[in-house]
Amino acid sequence: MKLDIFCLGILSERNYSGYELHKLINTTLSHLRQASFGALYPALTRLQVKGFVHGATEKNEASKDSLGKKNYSITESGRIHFRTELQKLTAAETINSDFLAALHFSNNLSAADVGILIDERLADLNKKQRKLLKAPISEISHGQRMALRYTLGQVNAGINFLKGEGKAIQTAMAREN
Amino acid sequence: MKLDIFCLGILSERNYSGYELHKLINTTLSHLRQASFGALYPALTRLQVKGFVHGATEKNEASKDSLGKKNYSITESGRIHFRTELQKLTAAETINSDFLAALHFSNNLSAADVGILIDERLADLNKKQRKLLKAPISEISHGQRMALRYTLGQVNAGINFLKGEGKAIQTAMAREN
DNA sequence: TTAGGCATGTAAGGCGTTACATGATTAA
DNA sequence: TTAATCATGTAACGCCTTACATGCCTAA
Repeated sequence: MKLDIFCLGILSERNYSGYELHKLINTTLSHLRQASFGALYPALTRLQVKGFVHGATEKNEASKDSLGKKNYSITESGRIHFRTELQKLTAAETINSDFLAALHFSNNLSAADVGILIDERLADLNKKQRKLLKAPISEISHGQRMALRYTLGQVNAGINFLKGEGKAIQTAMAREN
Repeated sequence: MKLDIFCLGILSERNYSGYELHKLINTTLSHLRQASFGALYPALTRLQVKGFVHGATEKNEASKDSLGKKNYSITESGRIHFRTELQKLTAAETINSDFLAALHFSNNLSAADVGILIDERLADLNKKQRKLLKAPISEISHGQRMALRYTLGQVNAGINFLKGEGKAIQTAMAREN
């Protein structure tokens, strides 16, 4: 999902500043996508220019030089646009996994390097698992819970594989080296 | 993994033309990444300019106008470059799932639309599952098998979720609509 | 007083997609 | 002969990252 549309979706629930959006996306919603400031701020500006959001600058008399916090709120045309774009989405996915590609070509890597890679992945998956388990399941919508639990299933499967069958393959790999 | 490096990895095993690479990547290796012609051909040209591959044009006297098939082979400096780049890869992953984003915001969607989305995803996962199960497990390297089986684990987890817990959430969603 | 979090933005460049453009070969 | 597959490439554009640039506020 394009960042513009993603922001619109978040703003359809409540108002945020750019900075707050960045934090929300890269923590609570990091199982859906990430966003850098360099992508986020221009996206919000574009949305405002198109009339999909309204950006209210908190005018501080003290600091007129400073840029000042902007509170973004979605407009009616923004809501309509979001729903239209949402309906265009398909179930298709694009894959680009460094981890899997590195494994695929791991005959060019030492057993130690492969071990580090897998350990890093496991650490990352465990961290994600903890984050997902901490989420307030009862306070979110069915759809949000579904996305979250789907992701948790993926994370669990990854951990189980790397600790089970994956570990066995890794051992076989190291033996033949 | 950048397409340039990915191609180098494939070419480290045997020679391919651009067209053959495209086919290989988008079928056999589609669990790792995809590649369009518009990305692939310029990538191969760059690799050749940098001296990482050698592109041998099959010179047909009959058709000198035609572009002609090019057989790419990796050079020694290409192999070295590939190994160097491979070691730089980390276990980190970037997520951008239309499917999960659509679910997350699905309170803006009709129950029917959500149903279609999930059915499409299930169909896609089943297709992937069949493809992965058909792969010649005994003829590939440990690393390749590991990437393949990891992916299969993810696919299986997706199918199980959507048929089990996911189905239940979906039902609850439709009921409250 | 200084480190870290809050807050916004720009510029250059990377990496990719889609659409376009061309032509050869092969099997129904 | 016509459709599909083989075969290579370019051009415009989209979306993002990294790095840079600035400045405020607050707690140790």
